Amino acid sequence: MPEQLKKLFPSFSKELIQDIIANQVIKNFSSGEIIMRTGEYIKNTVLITKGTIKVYREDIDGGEFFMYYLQSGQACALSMVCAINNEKSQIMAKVDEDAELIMVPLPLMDKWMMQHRTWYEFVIGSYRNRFEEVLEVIDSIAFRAMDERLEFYLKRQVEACGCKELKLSHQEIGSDLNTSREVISRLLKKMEQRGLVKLQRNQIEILM
Amino acid sequence: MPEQLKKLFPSFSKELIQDIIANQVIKNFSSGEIIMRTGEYIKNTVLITKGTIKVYREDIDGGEFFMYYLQSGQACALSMVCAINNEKSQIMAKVDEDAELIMVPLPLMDKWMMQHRTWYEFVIGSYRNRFEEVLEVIDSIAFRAMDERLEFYLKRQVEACGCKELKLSHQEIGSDLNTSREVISRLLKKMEQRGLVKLQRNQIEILM
DNA sequence: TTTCAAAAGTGACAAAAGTTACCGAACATC
DNA sequence: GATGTTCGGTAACTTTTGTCACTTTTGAAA
Repeated sequence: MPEQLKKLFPSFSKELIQDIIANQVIKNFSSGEIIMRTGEYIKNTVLITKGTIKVYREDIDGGEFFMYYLQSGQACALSMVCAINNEKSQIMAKVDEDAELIMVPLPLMDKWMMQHRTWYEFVIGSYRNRFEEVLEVIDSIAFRAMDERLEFYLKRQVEACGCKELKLSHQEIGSDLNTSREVISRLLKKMEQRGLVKLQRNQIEILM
Repeated sequence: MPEQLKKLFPSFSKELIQDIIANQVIKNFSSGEIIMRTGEYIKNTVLITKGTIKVYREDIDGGEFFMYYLQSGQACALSMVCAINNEKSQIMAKVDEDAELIMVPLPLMDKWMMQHRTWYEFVIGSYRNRFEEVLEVIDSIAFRAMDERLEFYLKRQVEACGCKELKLSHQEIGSDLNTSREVISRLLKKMEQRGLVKLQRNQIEILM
């Protein structure tokens, strides 16, 4: 167990890992489950040890907008900072691939900031990385048209799953980008004609 | 000076304020000046003591997208977190109303995180607030059409300047929202017809 | 094999946003 | 007061995106 944690979170000190193991609560979730809803109180900081999680921003009238993936070795940045003031979640998090999470209770998370330099650096680093990722998302929607946004989206999916065959329906992509299936179909067809992708049912092969 | 700081940053402890005063470098900027460019190295954490600053995300091909205001009593969240790892700036910051800034050198900023609980809480709080503001910006561009985005933009301007007469040209609004002047003129006219604003040259009176 | 549902293709149209081009009003300054 | 500049108004048009309606394809289950 300590070796496993050390592998996933190589920057953590021995003492921090011991503290985590002594206090951890591990939870398992399977694909499709929602682990955090918009407006819910955050009671834990979440470390991901297995699987992938998709993080969304939700609209009042039902829209979902995909922001970023969380993967093993990462943490939910928002849960770390909101945690301190007992804030409500501003995001919705859905399990993509079956996931295993370490739940760190708030007061501990706060205490460790002062006790463990490596935890402090991890938290600050997570926050910065996430902020930067969100800024890139802003770029894509503020400066780019739907065709480029789709390309950006597909590239991130490839990065996240580590493979070039994406198991995604046009409908799913449409809701992630907050547009309609028809628009995605149209744009994907054009991309296929340009030789950038190969389309099959429920699968998109990325040739870029 | 200590009283002034105490007023602007009421949460800061006496010791922290003393530390700030002992180490501060104050800089003044006038309207229109750019205090930070995209890609520049961040060497200081910035506290705002006077004036207002507009923070932008920049596009490769020259576009600017307005994200949020920084005002007296606030700090540049990104400069605080990027600072630690000697990162490049991801944003561009332009002075709106003449500003006075306290520049805190990086190493100090980092040291204070451990020494001063009130500094630690201020930094984390700034970061959370800014993240939440950016999420709202994402909402507006991901879920809303230009007319609603314009309303959202105007409301934030009113909040920032504290008055209902905005000194803004249509051109300026257009570039802040990364659209054209014509589109803004068109939408503002419609808003005027609905009785939401009153238009004059270089001024928009908000009636909402 | 038949049946059904989900996924994808597509044409036609509507609405929103971007572009071009030109005009006139307001303001500064010489 | 003449002149030039910035700002704003607006019509006409194009492109992009969203929507509707309907069909075909594909895979899974009965």
